[in-house]
Amino acid sequence: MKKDNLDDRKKKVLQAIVEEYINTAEPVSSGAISKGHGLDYSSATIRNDMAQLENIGFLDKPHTSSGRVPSAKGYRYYVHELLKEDNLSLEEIKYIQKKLKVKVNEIEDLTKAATTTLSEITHYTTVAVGPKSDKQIIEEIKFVSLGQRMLMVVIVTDTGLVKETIIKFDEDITDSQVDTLNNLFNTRLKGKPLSKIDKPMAEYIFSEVNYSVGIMKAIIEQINKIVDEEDNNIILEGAKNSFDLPEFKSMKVAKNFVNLLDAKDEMLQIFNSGDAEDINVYIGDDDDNSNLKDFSIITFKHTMGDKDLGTIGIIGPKRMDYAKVIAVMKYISKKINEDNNKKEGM
Amino acid sequence: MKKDNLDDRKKKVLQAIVEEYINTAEPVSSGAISKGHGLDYSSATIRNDMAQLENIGFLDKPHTSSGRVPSAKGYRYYVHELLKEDNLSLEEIKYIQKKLKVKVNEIEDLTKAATTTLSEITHYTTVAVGPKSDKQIIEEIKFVSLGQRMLMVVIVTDTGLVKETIIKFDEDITDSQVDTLNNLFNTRLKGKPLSKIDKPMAEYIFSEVNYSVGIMKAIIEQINKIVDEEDNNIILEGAKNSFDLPEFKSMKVAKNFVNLLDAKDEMLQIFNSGDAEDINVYIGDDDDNSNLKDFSIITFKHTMGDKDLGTIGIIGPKRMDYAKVIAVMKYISKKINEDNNKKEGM
DNA sequence: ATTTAGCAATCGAATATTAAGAGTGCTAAA
DNA sequence: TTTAGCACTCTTAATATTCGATTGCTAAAT
Repeated sequence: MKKDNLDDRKKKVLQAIVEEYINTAEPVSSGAISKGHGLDYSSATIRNDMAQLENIGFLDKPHTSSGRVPSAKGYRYYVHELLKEDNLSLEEIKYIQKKLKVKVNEIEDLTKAATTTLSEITHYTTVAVGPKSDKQIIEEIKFVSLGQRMLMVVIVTDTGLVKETIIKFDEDITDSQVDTLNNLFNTRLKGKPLSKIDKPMAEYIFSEVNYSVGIMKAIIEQINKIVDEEDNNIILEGAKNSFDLPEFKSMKVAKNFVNLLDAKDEMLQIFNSGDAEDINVYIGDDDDNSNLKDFSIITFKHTMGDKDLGTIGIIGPKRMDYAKVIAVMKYISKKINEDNNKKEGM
Repeated sequence: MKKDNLDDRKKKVLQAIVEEYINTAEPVSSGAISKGHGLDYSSATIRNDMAQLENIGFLDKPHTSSGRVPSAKGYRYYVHELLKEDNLSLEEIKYIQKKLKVKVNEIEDLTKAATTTLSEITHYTTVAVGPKSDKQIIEEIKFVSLGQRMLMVVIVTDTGLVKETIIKFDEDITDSQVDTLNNLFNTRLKGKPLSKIDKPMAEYIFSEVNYSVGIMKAIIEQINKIVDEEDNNIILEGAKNSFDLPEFKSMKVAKNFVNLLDAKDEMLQIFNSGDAEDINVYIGDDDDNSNLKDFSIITFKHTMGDKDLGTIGIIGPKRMDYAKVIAVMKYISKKINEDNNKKEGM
């Protein structure tokens, strides 16, 4: 494609505009970037470049006589081709290290700590979603009786996830029944992905015993609920920070934002689609009509060895401080994965 | 107090103004309520009453030449003295009944269902908080080992609460140690309030055995975390609905709202302070500077017999449809408590 | 004594007018 | 290829003007 052949100065101009706009949230004029940002030309020269950058769709003009604003395409080019890595300050590094030094009992603890820290440092809203249930291998299923008519089911997976739920019955359940449940479910499901615990599988397991319909139904229902919840669980952090951004002065944007946070499906889809081993950047489409159009999302996968432990991400305005966010993410990502692998090696 | 001696017409005028304002969100003029709302006077007469109602602080004037708006004091008088109960429609009753017919395994299930339903019917944001830990009696503490170095603690309370957490150790823990833990904690804590599980108590218990410091510390930490989480747990439902309200056009109000939702302490304080056996209404103070000032909160306690199962409430603009909200709450409250008592009787 | 009609006065909100200024695009010169 | 110069565009802010809703008060009516 022609448009990718930006000459050196045009690249600098685009970069300067994006960075200036990230800082000020105001349209950028030719004069504002004719000096500085590694440029030293007259505003007329810059103007020419800007016109061409607009032609090929990297810039937009809010109105005929005001400065330029990066288009979604412009942001994408900036992120993928022009972004120069930011360095974290020593304080930031110290802070992250401190916050991540949590005692990890469940994988959620670490995820939570990372999410909170990310939000605190960037001041954007952060989100974490767990690994999909088909990526998690069951290590153990344990039925524990809590009194005659109450049972707790605990499922432990290879990702360190421990999920449990309570089941109540209208009739008594005996210790030997509990033992049988433990045997049955473990032999059938250990080593299988979590998503395999579905209704058909449970019915199949129950076909081998003849418990009352009430008991079976209650167990199947609750176990399915675990899997379901696991696939739809989203952790949100620092949503209120976003309301300080200038773009939130527009009620439309604010509303899109709360709608976005509420649209779990849309969110899950984005969060589950990124590459592992990399920072993924989604930039809202200018002429999209979804809730996403005003926002960008940056995510990374959190892994242990080659196991997917879920995705952590950030939601902010398209005018986001990409350099900073990506730098923080890279650092946190590295740190987490280091910790995980140390732990694994023990 | 003099001001409480409103003559009949003034009461009607105040009521009409509040109701009109609830509907329209616009200042109410004398003309708008001179006919209807059980009134039939000239606007001049109403005007006189309005002036007096303003004098005694029940009404405010946004500016000299526009209609009146209820003050916080006016709302309070309206709610406590003038409110006429609303009736639910048959559909609403049917809907609530359907939604509350959930299988309750944990008390949270019912609370969640009630909270969601309340939000769906009123379109306001709803909140639920559990009973404080000092109101919950421990029925059982159970340690369950999940592999050599992982333990799960389950605490069951008289409110139907089942809380659990995972503890990981750096060293092995034996079956007999687990048995001892079970005995020790149960004999010491069964029948005691949940809040009694604090650091001193745990340390006292541990003084009777000599487990490694690592094990003891891990257990104490995690158990305390359960209690702590229980006291700070807030369920939020339908927050995004609020963004459709006209008052949210003001960015200041919107920001106060997200801040309020984030200020868990402030929230918990209000939610934990209401009377049992009643619907409690808090109306934000006009000249308060807290996040609350633009909002009202209506709560009720959710009980089983005389046990407090927590508080469910609604947060909305001061211009809230009190009649509707209170009617729905009363119905849901009655329904829940019926169900609970039926269950208890079984 | 209460209520109401009538009316001047007030003030906000909407609309129009103007002025100022920021920024562009283009042309012609450097 | 770059730049100075300048006319043109369009936004924003400031100012003025109009319009109408609503009030408060007074004097008349009930």
